[in-house]
Amino acid sequence: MSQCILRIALDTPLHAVFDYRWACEPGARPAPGQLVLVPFGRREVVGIIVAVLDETDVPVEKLKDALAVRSQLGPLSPHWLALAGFAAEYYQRPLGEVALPGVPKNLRLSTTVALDRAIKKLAKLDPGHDATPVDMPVLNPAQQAAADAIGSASGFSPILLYGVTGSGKTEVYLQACAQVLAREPDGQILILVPEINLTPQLEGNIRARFPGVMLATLHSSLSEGERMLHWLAAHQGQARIVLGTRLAILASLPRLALIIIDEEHDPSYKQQEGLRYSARDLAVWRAWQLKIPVVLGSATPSLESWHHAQSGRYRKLELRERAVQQATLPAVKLINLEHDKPRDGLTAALVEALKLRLERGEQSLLFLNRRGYSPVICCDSCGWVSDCQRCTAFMVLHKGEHKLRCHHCSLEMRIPRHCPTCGNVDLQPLGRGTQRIEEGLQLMFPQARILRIDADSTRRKGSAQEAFDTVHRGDVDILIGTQMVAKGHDFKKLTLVGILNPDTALFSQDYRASERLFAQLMQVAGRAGRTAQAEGGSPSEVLVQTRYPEHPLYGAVVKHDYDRFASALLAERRQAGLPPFLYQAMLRAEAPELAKALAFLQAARDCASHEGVTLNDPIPMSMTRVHNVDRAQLLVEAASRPVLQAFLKDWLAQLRDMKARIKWSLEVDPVDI
DNA sequence: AGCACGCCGACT
DNA sequence: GTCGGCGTGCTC
Repeated sequence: MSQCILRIALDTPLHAVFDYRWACEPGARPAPGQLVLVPFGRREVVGIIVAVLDETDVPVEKLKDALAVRSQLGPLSPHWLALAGFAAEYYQRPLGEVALPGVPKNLRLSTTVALDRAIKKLAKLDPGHDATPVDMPVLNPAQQAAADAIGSASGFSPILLYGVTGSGKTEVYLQACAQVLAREPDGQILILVPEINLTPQLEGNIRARFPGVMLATLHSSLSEGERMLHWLAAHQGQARIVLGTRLAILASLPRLALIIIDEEHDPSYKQQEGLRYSARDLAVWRAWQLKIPVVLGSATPSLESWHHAQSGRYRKLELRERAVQQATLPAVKLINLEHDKPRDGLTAALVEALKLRLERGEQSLLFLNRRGYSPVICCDSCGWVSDCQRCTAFMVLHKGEHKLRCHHCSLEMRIPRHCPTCGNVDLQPLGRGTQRIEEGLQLMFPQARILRIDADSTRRKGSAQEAFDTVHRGDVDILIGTQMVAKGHDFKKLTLVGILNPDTALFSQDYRASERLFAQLMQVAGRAGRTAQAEGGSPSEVLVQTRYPEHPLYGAVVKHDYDRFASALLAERRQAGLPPFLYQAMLRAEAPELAKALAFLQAARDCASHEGVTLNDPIPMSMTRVHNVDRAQLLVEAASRPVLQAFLKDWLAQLRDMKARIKWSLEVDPVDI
């Protein structure tokens, strides 16, 4: 028996791959991409073979034998390995840390019973190769043109599907899918959505449309058994359609023919901890690598995608009309808070509009992106405010639970009876959250059925779905909610949207805040008027309460004019030298003492040799302290992506060698600055 | 990241 | 006398 060397990626923060001996005949070597069980330190772990070699530089006394190759499972494809390799390099993380977490836990056990059982179960399932769609609705001309363009695209074709809310993008996806499934008998389609729980309809729509096709979902709330089965169905090519959240971009899809990213601008495509990847960017790379089309759908595209569409790198397809006949975009009106002084957070104009909806039996939605009763309480006589002991933040008043709670570290305390510093008993809630608005509404409209939907009201599993069902049944007159209510839902009887206090985002330090605000406003505004205006029904309206009605952002919202807004923002970004005209990375450090974090960043800055790269001064993060750790950051910028990449590679190797006893991390293409 | 070894403090 | 705190060292 001869032997070979298996080079294996393991899920460890160490920036290395590991070599193992494996006894096998030369003709029967394992393939790269296969999973393998190996001893690692004092435990056994599953890794991925990245290369099979004849020899290694690792000293013999260190080499161990691999324990078992998972040969019942076909290898991950070279394309998949290249994708993981690209992501690892681009985001400056070890390969194993990119490649392995996406593999179901059951596949990474030392035992193989779960795998064998899943393979057996899947073999019995009818793969269903009848891709004939049923009940295809007739598309309007713009939708049909878009569906045909996507369905007939070949080679690497990035397509921006720019369609107003309610323009029927989903139907375009489905009909494009039908074309691709028909044309490529084994082809697979990957559909990414921001949060699977917010689009329960989509899964149902796909299943109803393609009853003869296997659909697999991939998202974080699957059970381990389901995850195993679905991952395997994708890996073995049986699942022709895979619907998932950002983590699905790393699924094994050997016959991938089309990628669709719905709501491509959505921030949840960016992973915000661990490997901070952008599923949207990886999707485009994956499509480029496989020479297949990728569709980026949005009513408010990210500026990056918009820029690519303007420059011709992406093809732009437009849907300017709402799909449902006579469903028109809602009229957006700005209410000047200086002239119409609000009572209980609501202006007279908004109260009138609510009254009208109540009289007509129509639904209203109030949007306020701030949960709790009030964001802070304060003492009138000495100026004490409810600071969190552990964070640079206020403790939020949650009146129903008689608690103050920090939304960043979850610290809770009972509401103090009197001021902790001066003893004054008159502590005032300052500002309004959803609970306080709800309370005011109940007093104002005692007969109305009012429902609040936010992270607090939907803590219990399944309660969010229940709440939305209540709205869909029509058992709610006024809905009040945070961004949870802004996405995806089609509320048939909704004719009024009130937006309560969007102004804070206008003057944020983060230059992306206005882009996000615009997207959010368009999205929540799009909840209204999605169905044909019923006879005698009110025209759909969106009322925005603002202190700055002259602000150009609101002007663009009123006109539903994303084009102009985006072009103006892009011009500003170009002038200011900001992304997408510049590439960034953020080095962050955290320590019990701010000075330690800053000192580390300064040392990192000093040891950098930078040509074509700008290293800014280390600064404390805007929310400096969270849960008793201070955080600071250092922004790195470059005009060229390859230059930045090359710099980061060297720099991070140096930083790792410093062996600083401090927690630090790097984010490439940071979103929160 | 795990996981073990190792060397000091307060409990049955 | 031991249980257990977390510093530090290693993983082919």
